[in-house]
Amino acid sequence: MSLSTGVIGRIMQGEDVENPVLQILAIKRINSNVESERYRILISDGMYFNSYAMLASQLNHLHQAGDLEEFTIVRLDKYMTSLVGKEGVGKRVLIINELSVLKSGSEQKSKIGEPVTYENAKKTPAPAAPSIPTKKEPLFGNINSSKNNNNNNNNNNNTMNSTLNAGLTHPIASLSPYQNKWVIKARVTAKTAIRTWSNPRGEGKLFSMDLMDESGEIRATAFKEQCDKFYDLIQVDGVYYFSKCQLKPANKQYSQLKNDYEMTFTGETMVQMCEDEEDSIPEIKYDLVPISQVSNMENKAAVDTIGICKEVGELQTFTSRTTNKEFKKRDLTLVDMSNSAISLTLWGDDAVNFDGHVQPVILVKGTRINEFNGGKSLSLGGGSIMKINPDIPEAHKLRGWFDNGGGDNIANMVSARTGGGTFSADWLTLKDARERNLGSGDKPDYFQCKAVVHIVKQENAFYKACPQAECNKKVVDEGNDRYRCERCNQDFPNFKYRLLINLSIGDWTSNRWVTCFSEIGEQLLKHTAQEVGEALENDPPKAEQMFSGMNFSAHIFKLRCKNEVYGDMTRNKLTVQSVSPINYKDYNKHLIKELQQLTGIGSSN
DNA sequence: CCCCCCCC
Repeated sequence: MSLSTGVIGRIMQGEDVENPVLQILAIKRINSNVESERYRILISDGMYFNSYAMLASQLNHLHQAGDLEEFTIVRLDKYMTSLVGKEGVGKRVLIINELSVLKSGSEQKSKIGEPVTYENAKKTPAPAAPSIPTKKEPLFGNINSSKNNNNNNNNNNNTMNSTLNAGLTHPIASLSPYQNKWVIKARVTAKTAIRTWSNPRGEGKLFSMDLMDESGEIRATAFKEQCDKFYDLIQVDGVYYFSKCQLKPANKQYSQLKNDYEMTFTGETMVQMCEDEEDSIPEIKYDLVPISQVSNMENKAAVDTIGICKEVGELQTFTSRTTNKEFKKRDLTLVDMSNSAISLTLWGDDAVNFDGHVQPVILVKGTRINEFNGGKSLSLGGGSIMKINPDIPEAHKLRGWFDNGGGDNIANMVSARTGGGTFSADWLTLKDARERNLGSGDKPDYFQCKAVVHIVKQENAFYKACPQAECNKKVVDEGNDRYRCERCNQDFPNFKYRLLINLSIGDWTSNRWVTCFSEIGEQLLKHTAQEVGEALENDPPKAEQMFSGMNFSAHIFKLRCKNEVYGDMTRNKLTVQSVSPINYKDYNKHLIKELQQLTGIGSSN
């Protein structure tokens, strides 16, 4: 009995071939959903095979009756091809509606010819070597070269290799805890750093990754031994075969991936790099939103966007008040051609390693919106992806726009002004700030200015504060080496020093007394609050040295301005939100802009 | 088995 050699290539390009005779090489149920039982067939014409053939459900009984075994020869009496998946990344599937069995598999007993995937046939007219992986290097996980397999591993290898040889991988969307014999072929879209944990239930380490194929996405986590074993091997953007992971319901609270399940690597988990057919797994898809549009999106929504990192904030370290854990973060300001700016927060290593002074293009996927003071900002949380200077057309367009001055006059601030962090407050002179009655409204005003430190008061420059990490309340010195915190309602044998420094700063227009707290004080004095407090109490010459060291130093001050009422007195109070070294490029840009406004010379409009 | 991302 002969097959209709070569017809699969024609059928899959849309040609209507009448009654092709084909051979079934494998049949597999593609989901475990009781309501919708579907079978996927690996079917061959002796020259090409198609691993994306589906049995229409009205024919399921044929398989249940055992009529569609391996090697069965069938005639397709009615079939259709259909594009499944989203536009752009669709895959053509052969759906078999009616068929006749010409020869049973048990009678036929063997595969006819050495078929290759029809997708390859399109690229190379002459049939090439099979593109379905057989045994390829590099192999890792439990799939080793056949020579050093032990018996235990053979079973696993057989599952993976037979599936791969048959060209049958499972769509991610079909995975569930009720079925564990599967192999998926997926692109790694994100990988976390290795994280350790320690809690009453134990300790360990882990990393997790996001996997994607045409059908969907899923998160996978590797703990302890698996973490060590796979961390270096799994690379972002790579395509791999995965099998033998444990599926469990996903905790939607912690993941925005569209899957009801997530998976955990086990001792049997296998991962194999896929070097062929990578094209069949879609690239990561970004639903890029202009920054201006984020204003209209809901709090906590996930956002993909791209912008130029116009400003970079300092690395900040803080201790969470709720968990007492230490965090590192860095705020960036992204701008784009919607003439808008938004603040993006990076965490952990992303924050530590970020180099923003070159103003790179930043592409993010799955960042969370945080609402504050009516503004919106983005946070790169777990499950988010960031790409720096990605090689995509949008990035090049932005680069060109920005390098030609596109970001100089950003009109729309999507994030609230905080004065702290990176957010660019307006430039004002100290004189302007007073004359414009800044701080007289309900909310504080923020501005930045270039100023020099004139006088620093050493008196009352520190206080003794509650030693609890999350509390900075002044303690009551009970005189018996005990310190009481009223807020924590607790006695302590110790305290910590906090700074509260008054200093006079001046620019070319005026000078003002401003207040700064510990973090800023430590930065200006170049010593910790502890060192400063001890020096002030016990070593006045050393304190004098520290304090005089900051005299006449120039900085960019970001200031918070607010009227405060003391008794019947209203005072306009300035608090330092941040100090940073003068970035002359930025500062000159500001000066040139001022000059243009004053003179009307050199302004393009 | 993690799962924390504060504050303003």
